[in-house]
Amino acid sequence: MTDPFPAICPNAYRDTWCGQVLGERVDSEARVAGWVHRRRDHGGLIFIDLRDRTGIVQLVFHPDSSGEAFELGHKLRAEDVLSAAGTVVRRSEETVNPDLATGEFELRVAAADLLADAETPPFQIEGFSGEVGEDARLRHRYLDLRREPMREALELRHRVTAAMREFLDREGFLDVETPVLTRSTPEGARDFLVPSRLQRGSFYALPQSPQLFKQLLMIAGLERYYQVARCFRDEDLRADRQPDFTQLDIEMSFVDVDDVIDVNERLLAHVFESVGGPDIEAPIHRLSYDEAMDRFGTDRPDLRFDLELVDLSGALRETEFKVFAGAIGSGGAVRGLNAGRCELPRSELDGLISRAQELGAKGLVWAFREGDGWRSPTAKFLSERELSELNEALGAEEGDLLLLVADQRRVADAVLGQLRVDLAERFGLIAAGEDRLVWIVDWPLLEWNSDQDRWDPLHHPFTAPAGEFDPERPGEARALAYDLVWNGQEMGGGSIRIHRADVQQALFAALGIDAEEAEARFGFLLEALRFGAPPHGGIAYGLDRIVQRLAGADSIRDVIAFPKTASGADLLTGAPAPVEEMQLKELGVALHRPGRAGH
RNA sequence: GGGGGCGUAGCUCAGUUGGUUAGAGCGCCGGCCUGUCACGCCGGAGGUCGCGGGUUCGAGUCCCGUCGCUCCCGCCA
Repeated sequence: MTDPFPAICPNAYRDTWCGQVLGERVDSEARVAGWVHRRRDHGGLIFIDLRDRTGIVQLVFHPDSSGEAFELGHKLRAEDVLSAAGTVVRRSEETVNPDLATGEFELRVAAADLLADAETPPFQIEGFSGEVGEDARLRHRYLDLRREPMREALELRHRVTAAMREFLDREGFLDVETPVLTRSTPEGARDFLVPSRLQRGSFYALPQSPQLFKQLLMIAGLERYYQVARCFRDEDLRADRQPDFTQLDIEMSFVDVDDVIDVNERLLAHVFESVGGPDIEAPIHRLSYDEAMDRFGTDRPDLRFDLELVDLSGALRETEFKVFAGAIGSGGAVRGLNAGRCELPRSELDGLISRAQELGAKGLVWAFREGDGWRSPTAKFLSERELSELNEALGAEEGDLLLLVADQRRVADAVLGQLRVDLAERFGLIAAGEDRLVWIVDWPLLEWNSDQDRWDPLHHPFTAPAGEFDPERPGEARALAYDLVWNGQEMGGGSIRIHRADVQQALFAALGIDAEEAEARFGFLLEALRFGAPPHGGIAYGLDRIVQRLAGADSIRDVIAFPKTASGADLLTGAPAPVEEMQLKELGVALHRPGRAGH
């Protein structure tokens, strides 16, 4: 825990923290420094709330005891920077402010020094109803960060990383920095590129993660590595995605899946205990990928509520309803969800259909159980026997809302998996303060990419297969991979890595990367693997997301000191910004100006 | 790349069916005020209704375009 009152190094500015003016200091002299939080000027008596990182203290300017400072007191304005010296006094009983930590005391000012005056802030730092727009906050982030909730978020973030470092240090992990200017490995996300001046026409890439470097550190024999690493991905932003973000990156040698999970459960328990997160009941529940998909339609299920998915293809195997028969006949499935007893107006049902279509479904069948059948536009296309079997399969009781999607299995799963979450929020099924963590394990190693007509890794191409990899049956291979999912949000993921060059080469081949291309792109890794690589594996956490969740914030922007907007702009500095022609010339980069192509 | 929401004073917002001089709270400025603590009272200043175009006798309001912020889909191995 961060000491709220670190040693202050007394000097001409101050010898006491604002939040610290407490009982034992009564009748003694104190000097504080900070920002004018609020002023209450009564003419003949002036109260100033002075704020520093530790809190607020009331200064009293009195015409008899404050001397020249009394005149200064009249001139003080919000956010002026002030150093004030005087006597700590206990307030009379009727003037105590119970809402203020220092509210039983105040500083009777004898002398004060205006260190800097402040322009009127563009928004009030604190103490008015209503939320300031985020763009105004970001444009003047240094003012926004003066607000208590923001300061607390950054303090929490610090405590989280401090607890992580404390645990990992104790367990023998070495903090090693890896390069930020590195090599593009064009798999996965789009890279941020940095042109090289010394080698014109060549580019560095900013790392999407330190993945290959941490593997090289294991090959180097470092055994246990961690890093609080900045990572970069040039993709569109979301409430939980920034183009530069922070991972807690961990790697260990001579370990299997259970070893990595064990150390991580102890890490999480330590961090949560240190900062006041949820209690970790080790072992954290594990779900196989297949079971997660079957029951929740997603590889990151939110386990705080039920609403499990059901496969209805069996009940509909002989149906004559074309929508269902067509999906089943072409290798797809009919999947369903019992949303429970509820009354939804037609407009909301239509909204569910739109949402399903947005998520990729061709349509959505809704129904309310009524007697042995359904009240639904679709009921007339289904036989009595089918309706009864569907009700049975869905566990439907009178009045329950049933949602069905017929499509390729992965589409139906994705749609219902998301509707499940939407409905839980809509119906308030998530108990406040509840937390559910789960490891998703036994992942497929590869998935078929029908657009590109090839196999893609589900995690990354360095993930170790469980057992021998059979190139003849790539779709059946399982991965030694694990994701940590917290309330439906992916918080981290990792795997045991391939540590043999021949296996790595076989995997590249299965991914359609031939030996020549593999050598060109990953030759340094293959070569390193040939020099004796220990079995190794690790994990990476999304630090911003973890802190967001612990802070109860709506967006990771609220736990990042200087975040970017949804269009990737930094409103404070104005990045990204045009650069001088000269800079581009030095880099050998030609700027393509839209509309002037060819000139 | 696509869809939704928002854009009016420094901040948060209201603004009716298109109708006279665009409002409120907070903040700001001036005055008064010796126990306040979101101090109080009196007075005042402050507007390119995001920007551009259009419809109309008349546009904050309707239409088209555009920019910004935001949420979602795609994307994010």
